[in-house]
Amino acid sequence: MFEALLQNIGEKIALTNEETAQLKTYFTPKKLRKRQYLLQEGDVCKNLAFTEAGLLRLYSVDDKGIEHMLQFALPGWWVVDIYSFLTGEPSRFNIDALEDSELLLLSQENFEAMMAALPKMERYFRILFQNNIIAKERRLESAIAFGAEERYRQFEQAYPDFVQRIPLNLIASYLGITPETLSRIRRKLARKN
Amino acid sequence: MFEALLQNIGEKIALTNEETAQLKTYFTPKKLRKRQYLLQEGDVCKNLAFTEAGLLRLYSVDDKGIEHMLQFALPGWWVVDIYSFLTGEPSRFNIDALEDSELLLLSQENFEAMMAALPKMERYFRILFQNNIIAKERRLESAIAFGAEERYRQFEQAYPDFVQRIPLNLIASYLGITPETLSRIRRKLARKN
DNA sequence: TTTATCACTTGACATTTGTCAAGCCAATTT
DNA sequence: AAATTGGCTTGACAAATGTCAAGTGATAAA
Repeated sequence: MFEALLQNIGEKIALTNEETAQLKTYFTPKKLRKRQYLLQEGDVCKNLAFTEAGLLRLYSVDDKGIEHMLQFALPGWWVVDIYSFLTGEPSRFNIDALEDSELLLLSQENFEAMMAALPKMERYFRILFQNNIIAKERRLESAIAFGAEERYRQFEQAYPDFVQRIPLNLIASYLGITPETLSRIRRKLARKN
Repeated sequence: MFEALLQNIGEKIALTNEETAQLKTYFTPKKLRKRQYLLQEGDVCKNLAFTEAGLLRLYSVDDKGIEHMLQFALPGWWVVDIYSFLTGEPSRFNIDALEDSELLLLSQENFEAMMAALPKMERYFRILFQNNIIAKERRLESAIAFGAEERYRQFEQAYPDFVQRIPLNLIASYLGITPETLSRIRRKLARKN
C-alpha cells in the first residue's frame, strides 16, 4: 500500500523506521475506478496525490470543449493542481483515472503537520519541486524550439513506459498536436527504421 | 543595491532588521554590461542570480545555431539554470544581459549557509519554487493548447512590461514563432482595434 | 453473441506558420 | 558625419500541421 511512496522518498532522503511509521499516518488511501474524477474543474484541489498503482491524467478543457493533457501520473508520480492547492481557489483543471488506480492523499493540514513533525520532508519536497521545475523547463524548451516530429521523438526517449500505457490520442494532446498528425509522424518514423 | 531583493522577500516573509543585515552578507553584487555573459553553455552555473536592475535572458542555442529564449529577467526576478546549479553539471544554457544590469549573486555554499542561519528563507524559496511551477504550468498549457496569435495575446496580457522592454525578435523566439509571424500577428491585432 | 464505442489510420483539402529576400528606419560604430 | 548593424515589416512561396470524412479492428457494453 505504501511501497511506491516509500521507495520514492527513500531515493531522496533516509527515514528511520519510527519516522516511516509516523509518515504513513498523514496519508489517506483512496481507490479510483477508471474514468472516476479525483478533481473536477471548479472544485478546490484539497490534496496532494501520490500514485501507488494505476494511471491518472491532469487536463484542461478549452472554450471549444477540447481537452488538453498537461500531465500523466504513473506509479511513483505525484499529481496535483498546485495553484488551487496553495491558494484554495477553484481549479481550472481536471484529474481522473485512465485505469483503476490506488492513490495516497495528503491534505494541506496533514502536509503542514507532517512538515512540522518530520522536518526532513522539507528537503524531500524541495527536491521534488526542483525536479519538477527542471522537467518543466525541458518540456517548455521542447514545445517552443522543436517541431512535432522531434517533440515526439524526445517524448518516446524520455518516457518509453508512456507510449505503451497511454492512448495515442492522449499523447498527441500532451504534445500539442492532433491524433492524425501523430499517426503520420509514427508512420514516417517507422519507415525510417 | 538591495531594494528590489528586500521588497521581493518582504512580499513573502517578514524579516527583522538583524535578519535583513545578516541576509545581505550572503550576496555578492555584480554588474554586467549589455551583451556580457553571466553563464555560458558548457560552464557550471554556480550562482542563483537576482536582478536588481536591468534585463537578462536565459536561452539555448540549437544544432543549427538558432537561439531559443526560455526566460527573461526584469528587476525583481531570479535567473538560474537550476539543473546545473544543483548537480554541478555543465549547463546547456546561456545567460546574458540585454541591458547594463546589476545583479545579486548567491553561491550554493552561501545558499546553504543562509538556509541554516535563516530558516525563514526555506519558506521564501519554497514559495518561489511553487510560484515558478505555477507559472511554468500556465506557459506549458499555452504552448500546447493555443496557436501563435492566442499565445501572443496571453503574453501581452501577462507581461505588459516585457512588450515595451524586449526586442520583438526575442519575444517571438520566447513564444516559439518567427519574427515574421509575430509581425503579422501584431498587424492583424492592431487592425482589430 | 451482437451491437456500439473507441482507438487509430489514411486521404484530400485548408489553415497556420516558416523561409527567403528585400526594404525602411533607428541605433550604434567607425 | 558617414557607414554599418540591428530591429522590424512585408511579399511570395514552401512546409508543417489541422480539419473533415471514412474505414478498420479491438474493446466494451448490452
